[in-house]
Amino acid sequence: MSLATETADKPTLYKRIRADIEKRILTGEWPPGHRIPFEHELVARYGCSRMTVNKALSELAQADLIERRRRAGSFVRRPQHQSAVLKIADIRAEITALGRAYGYELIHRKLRTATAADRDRLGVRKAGKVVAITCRHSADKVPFAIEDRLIDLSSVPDAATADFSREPPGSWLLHHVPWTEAEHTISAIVADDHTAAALAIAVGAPCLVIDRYTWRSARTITAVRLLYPGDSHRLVARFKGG
Amino acid sequence: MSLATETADKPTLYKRIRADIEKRILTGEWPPGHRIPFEHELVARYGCSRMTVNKALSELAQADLIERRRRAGSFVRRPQHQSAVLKIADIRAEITALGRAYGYELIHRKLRTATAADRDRLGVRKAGKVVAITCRHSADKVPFAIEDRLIDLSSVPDAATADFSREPPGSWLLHHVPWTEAEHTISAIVADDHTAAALAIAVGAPCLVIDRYTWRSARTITAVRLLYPGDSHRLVARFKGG
DNA sequence: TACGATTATATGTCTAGACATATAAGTCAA
DNA sequence: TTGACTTATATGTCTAGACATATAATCGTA
Repeated sequence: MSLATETADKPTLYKRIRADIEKRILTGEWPPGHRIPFEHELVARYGCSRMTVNKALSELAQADLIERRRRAGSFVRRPQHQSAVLKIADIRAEITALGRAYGYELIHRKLRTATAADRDRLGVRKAGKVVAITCRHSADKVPFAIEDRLIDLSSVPDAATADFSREPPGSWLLHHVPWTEAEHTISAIVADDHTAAALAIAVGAPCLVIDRYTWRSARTITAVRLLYPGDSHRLVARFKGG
Repeated sequence: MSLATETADKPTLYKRIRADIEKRILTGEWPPGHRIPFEHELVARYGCSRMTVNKALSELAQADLIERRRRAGSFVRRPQHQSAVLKIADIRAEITALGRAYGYELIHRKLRTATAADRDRLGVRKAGKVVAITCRHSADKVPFAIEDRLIDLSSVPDAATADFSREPPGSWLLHHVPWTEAEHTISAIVADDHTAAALAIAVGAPCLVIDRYTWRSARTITAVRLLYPGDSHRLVARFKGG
């Protein structure tokens, strides 16, 4: 006898409740600040138990679409200060996804005690061992990106013996180091002599720069700078309300 | 008599279960691909009902830390192909947050029937009215960014009469148009004569370019290109595992 | 009027069951 | 060996309750 059986219920009930509310928020019918019906009202409307509407509302709260306040009710949240999800694919995956042949070339690899510059770049105080790597990624034999990386061996001792002449350090780290946090800084530069030669572009051509600093629970793992020809590369970020 | 009462239970039970599992994944104790104990095993271990462990596991699945497969079990997921949350602050907020004086200047505003180029840029087929705006944002009187924007009036009719000589179109839209989806493309260029003059930089200097295309439920709202001096501006994206 | 105590209430969490459903694994025949 | 059928099982969803807890609203008092 519940409404659930009356309406088309291909998706599950809690999903339909969530979608219903989401739609009203997205269309602006329920603007930011608007109070969503109480759980017991939704229970009556959908003819289901409270746990079911609770699950729908909890997921909306987790997605930051609504805010739940005890005793007060649930409210539509103001659109989040512009934020976008930037998908930064593994370079190899990115290139093969474009249907192009991936090429990798190790240019330089050195194991050394961290210099002052290295420590600064990694954000560590005490001097330990590091690996410095420079390599080039290419698509169909055309230079695609130059990678300049520093790995902290006190965090990733295995990196000392890893063979980076075949496997890019990014892929290796992805498979050998569990979960991380990272911070990216994106900027633009013009190619100097050295960069231009490495990327096979003209001196003075624009380059997109991504500096990525990676750590796990307050422990530095790696710092990397990626240089892309600015006119050929595109970073795409998508965001969906909230 | 449940274990819940025996151990310190400051947070709630399902949160502790979730945290326990999350910790093992983050430390690498349970590597990607590892099968997490079945729900009924966790029920036995924590001495609670299945709904409680189900809630913990569901949230971990929503956070993409684990993958759940019917009949097979739940498995630790491989670190998500690099993804980062890019916070794109409103330019005014960004500048004032830096403790600098925000300046805004409308350079050009024109209401016109969409040209072929406009339609292409907005991704619409039929020709309607649009507003084209060029403006400049500055920090402490120094040019900070040039904004070149197109607003589709069939989606946002109010924009025809909005006063963009005082308020930047970005802020205006944020407050007048509900929830949106957007796609950003980030690239690098070198400044041509026109850009160099507008940003008060040298011709040939690097610029960071953000193209943002915004819509709501398949309806185009606005397309904007933001040009920043590449050496002074930094886009920061952070990501936390998954 | 302002402040402190009380109460009502919406959400937060949890239980002990139930049936649905996708699918890995085993079974058997061609 | 392969393919079709069956079965066991882990997750997915749902119910009808329960008590906990934060807090908005009310009421009483200084």
